[in-house]
Amino acid sequence: MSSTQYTKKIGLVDCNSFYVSCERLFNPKIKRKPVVVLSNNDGCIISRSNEAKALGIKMGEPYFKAKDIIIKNNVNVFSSNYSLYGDLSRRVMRTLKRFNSDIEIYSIDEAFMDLSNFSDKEVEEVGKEIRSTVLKWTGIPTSIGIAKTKTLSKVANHIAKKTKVGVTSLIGVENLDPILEKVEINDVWGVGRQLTKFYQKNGIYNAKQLKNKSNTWIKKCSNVLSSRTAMELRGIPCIELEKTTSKRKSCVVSRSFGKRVENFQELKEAVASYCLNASEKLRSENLVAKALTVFVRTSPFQRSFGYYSNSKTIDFPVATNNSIETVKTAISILQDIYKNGYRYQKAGVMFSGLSNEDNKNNLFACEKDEKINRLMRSIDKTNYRFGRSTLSVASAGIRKKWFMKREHSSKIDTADFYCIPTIKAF
DNA sequence: TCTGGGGTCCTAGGACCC
DNA sequence: TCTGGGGTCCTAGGACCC
Repeated sequence: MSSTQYTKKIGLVDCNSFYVSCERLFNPKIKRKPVVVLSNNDGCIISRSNEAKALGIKMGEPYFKAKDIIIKNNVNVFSSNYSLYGDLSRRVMRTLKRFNSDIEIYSIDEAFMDLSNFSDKEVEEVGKEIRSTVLKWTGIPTSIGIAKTKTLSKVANHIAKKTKVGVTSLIGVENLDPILEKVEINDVWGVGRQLTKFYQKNGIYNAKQLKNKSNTWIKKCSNVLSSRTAMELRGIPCIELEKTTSKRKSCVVSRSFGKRVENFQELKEAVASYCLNASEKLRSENLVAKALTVFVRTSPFQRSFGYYSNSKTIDFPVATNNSIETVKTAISILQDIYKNGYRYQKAGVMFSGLSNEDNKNNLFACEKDEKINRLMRSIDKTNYRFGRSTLSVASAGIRKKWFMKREHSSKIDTADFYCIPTIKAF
């Protein structure tokens, strides 16, 4: 069998410690140093450099709990800067598309690629080329795993992360059992905390054991998703590559507050501005929403002050993305669910039942709607040019005492002229 | 004092109908 | 008066992902 083989191949490209890598790009001093990036509100650690991992700092750990290690070891700390990460992500994805336009952007730092059009023999080399091109063009280091199914490409990627070349192909490997045996069950894609507990109770501790379990048992005792995972471990593709970006089905904006909020007025400001934010998102994607949910809650970690969490959904008479209407509705919901005497920690809004703005079937459309639409568009344009909340509604407040904490921001903005690095001649 | 945000999908259970 | 079965649709909540 020397003929060239073209079996189905899926590549998973994953950026290494993505947020940390983004910060390093603009700050070479922190290369090879321990670095962490914090979540919104400087709450948790959500990205770690290898050096930080080696210190025992855990993913998702609350910042204040890791502070001792961080200070003792001079770990560099950054608040998250999502516009920077989003921008660099787009650059990485654009680069990947040069190799194959059939990619599925799976998250901000990950993409699946259909590599079936490369032969089995050459695919690993292609992976290396992709990796070095992304590194050269964007400065972001990646790991690439290649295999017959998405789930196996995740496994391959896992292995690639630990190698120096950063590329691992499982294509052409006859027996995967020795490899799968070393993959702990909780590291399998699609197996979370609950399933791990369940599998372990049934004597399944690694990917090989899951692979060898009968489908009927898995389907009966768990669900179809789990049986798909097992099939994929056997090399049978069950989870398709989603090449076309499908329209989203919901849109959420929620934040924890920088300080606990107690009075209605401040809560109202927060909800109004989240609602403005989300409405703008809808308009930018030409979507309208059928329903709006507002939720508030106190901290689940500090129940000594009493715990309260509530939400309510209201349907719009006609699907909309008009900020004036959505904010009015949001505030009326908030009035319903707000309870005096609690220290609120978080609030949010969610739009659901989204559909395309153009085919909104509105028998009652009239000139007034047209006017409002035009007004919204010009608000969006102004805010795009001069910064968010240049134009806003009064209920969103001006001072925003509740606004989130960001004490370690690198303040890098790839769209900001003043952030361009200066080169000094000696 | 301090514990993220934004998604998707599945399932169980209730309401309703014939 | 009591007794069925089966179908659809919706919703809330849970599990998972990054």
